[in-house]
Amino acid sequence: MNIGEVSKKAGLPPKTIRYYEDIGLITPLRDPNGYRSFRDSDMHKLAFLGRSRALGFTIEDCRNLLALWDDQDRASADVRAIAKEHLAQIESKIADLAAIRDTLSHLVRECAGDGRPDCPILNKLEKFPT
Amino acid sequence: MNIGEVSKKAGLPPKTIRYYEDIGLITPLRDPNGYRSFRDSDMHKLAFLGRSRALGFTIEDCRNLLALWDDQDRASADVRAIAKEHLAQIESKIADLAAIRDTLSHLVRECAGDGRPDCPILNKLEKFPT
DNA sequence: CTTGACCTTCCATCTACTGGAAACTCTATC
DNA sequence: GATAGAGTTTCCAGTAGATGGAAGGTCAAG
Repeated sequence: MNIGEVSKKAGLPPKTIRYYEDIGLITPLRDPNGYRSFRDSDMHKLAFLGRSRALGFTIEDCRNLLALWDDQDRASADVRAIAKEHLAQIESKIADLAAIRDTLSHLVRECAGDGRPDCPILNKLEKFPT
Repeated sequence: MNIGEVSKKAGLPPKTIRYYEDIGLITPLRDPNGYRSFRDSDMHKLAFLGRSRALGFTIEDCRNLLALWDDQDRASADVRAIAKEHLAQIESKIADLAAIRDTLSHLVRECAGDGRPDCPILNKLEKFPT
């Protein structure tokens, strides 16, 4: 399989696939003409990576998950630990964003949004402690 | 005021302050020895930037907000538009993250997390459509 | 034989900083 | 006056995770 076909099947841009090879996540074969030749196993890895990335795992997490996936003797505890840690980070990010959202929506509601210069948003940014 | 003092007062690392000068957000004066010399107005801009960044505005948003802040004839509608757009992005990001959180917490709950290799998390990453 | 789609590598760019090296300045102390 | 230490300067490189584009090789169709 050439990169274009894999790209369609895995749902990842060719650029991204080449990048994943660069950083050693996959190692496709090469045809005599220099084209990358992807095995089914490469395809599966890429699909796995796509899903992991879609869940927000970092590349390094993906690398570890991929290694665990390959390892028939893995302990599910190891996988779970990565996911749990990631989940905690997601939750903390959500909390941060929710706080920002609350502040912002309050300010947006307060601002007249007309032609006059008075603006509670700028006032807040100007005066309040961080 | 030297950079160290401003750094403390504005709550931004010196590196960040130099960076903000680099990209033209502030233009402090220079003392004869080459040291940056920050006026009160620079300080206020930096504090403003710190707060805007803390609310997650991009640097370009900050640049625009700063310009509006400086403009006595601004229309609050312009400020509000920036904030509203940003709010929409925050909300969409929260929604994305919440979906991820739901998926992940479900998987983490399902996974035994013991020494055995069976793992619903890996199964999901392996099989399911993105 | 040419056209166009596909593939290759390499280098640059993006966001918003951050780290570190080498060198200069200032202040305090001896 | 020497020196130590803190503060400052510039410059270069690196982070995450790609993405864009240029210059060129390859392949299949007509």
